[in-house]
Amino acid sequence: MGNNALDKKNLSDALARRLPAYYRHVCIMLAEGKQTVTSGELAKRIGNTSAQVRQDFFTCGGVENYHPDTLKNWLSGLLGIKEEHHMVVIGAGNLGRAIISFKDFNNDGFFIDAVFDNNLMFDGMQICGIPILNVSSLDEYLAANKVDIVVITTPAGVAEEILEKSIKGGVKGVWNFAPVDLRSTDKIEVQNVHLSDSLLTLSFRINEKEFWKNER
Amino acid sequence: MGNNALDKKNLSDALARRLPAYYRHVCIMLAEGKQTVTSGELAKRIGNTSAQVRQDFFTCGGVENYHPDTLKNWLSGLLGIKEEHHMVVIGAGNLGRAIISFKDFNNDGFFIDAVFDNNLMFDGMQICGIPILNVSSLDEYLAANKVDIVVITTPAGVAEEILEKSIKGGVKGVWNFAPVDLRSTDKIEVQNVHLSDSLLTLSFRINEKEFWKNER
DNA sequence: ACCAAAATGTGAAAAATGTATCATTTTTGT
DNA sequence: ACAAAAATGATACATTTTTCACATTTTGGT
Repeated sequence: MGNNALDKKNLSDALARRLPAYYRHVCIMLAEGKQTVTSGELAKRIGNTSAQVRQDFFTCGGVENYHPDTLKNWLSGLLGIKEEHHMVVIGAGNLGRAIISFKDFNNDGFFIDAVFDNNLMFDGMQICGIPILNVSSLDEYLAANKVDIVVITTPAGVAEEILEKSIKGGVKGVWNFAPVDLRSTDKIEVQNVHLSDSLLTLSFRINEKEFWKNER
Repeated sequence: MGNNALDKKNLSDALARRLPAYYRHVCIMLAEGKQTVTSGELAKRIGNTSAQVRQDFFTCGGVENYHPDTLKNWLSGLLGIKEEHHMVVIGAGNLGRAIISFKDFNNDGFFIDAVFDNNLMFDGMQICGIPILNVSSLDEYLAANKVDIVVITTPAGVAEEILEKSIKGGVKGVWNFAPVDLRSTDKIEVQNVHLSDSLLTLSFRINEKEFWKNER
């Protein structure tokens, strides 16, 4: 056991969202010096049940033991973060800059190598030591450099075009912050992050709660 | 029909995430001058089936008709964005600044009134015309002003404390960007946005795909 | 080393979610 | 104005996801 992870195809989105949380909490517990991690403790921190943690691990092929190092290592393998990932950011606006200066994921082997913008004023400048290039050179750059993930922080209108260029450039994944629903294909994986949608979901839950408060 | 929305309690998370997307696309179609919206067209744009769109609308109580204005208005009611929402941002770092300058949600009636930080250097300064206050005055501010939503962009360590203050201050919702899993209670709604997790989910999907490519 | 207590792996039941169906209503074309 | 085509609302069905149950294994104390 613990070997044939990913044996089942197309693991559910819900599970794919829980895995990073497991990883995050295992890292925290490791940093806290915990000698062992139980499904119950993990569940409590994440806010679900121990049964679900075990079922998730089982679905993913099972893990040798529950020592934090083993778990972290196993989850790293699942999440594909045993090797470095190289990224470029498209769009040097506020969001792009925030992501560049957001160093949380460097620890997990994600590195941003370049930023692209269509504003000529930026040419030759840097953000946090990362060069800003003109977006007209993106194709060329992708052909010459290994880029695993493209981060889109452009306005909605050009997102699709960047996706096309990414596919042509052999990029494996797109982390999309533009407010359009880009779709994963067999050529490329897409993760859409819609901040406005997320705020509206919060608003919906607040509204739903108020509705019931006033109702009974 | 179209009246008793939210009749069923605890609508599913999946649905709660789709509603903002429906709203977004209806707004786009309205802007495009479309005279009518069909469940099929909406489905195509969002990437699901027309049956699901109809089912979702049915679950939410049904809508009078499919004219874009009617739909937009109906969805606005569900999402609770018929009145203005006032927000404060905690943390004046890169992420905080990005959110403040991110004006997308102003159109939907969300306004940021103040920013709080614990760095005394910021005192008296402004970001995009919004005053930066010291976080020590947060309690006082929440007592004196109507704040619907608190946006947390602090490090993980203080997030829980901000949540407590928010509850005491009568805030209805927390939009949390700190890498901790804050939980909704009957006092307050929480929407966690974990950027690192989202990137790891993307990495997982890429890895899963590569695994299958190499396997057969 | 033994027993008791706790935790895990796994298959099956239960619950939740999504899809298909179809009668009824609305729209479109002539 | 009428018939044909298309879309909707609501129910029934199928699938997916979560929870439960329990035999087996591991841990911890005496």
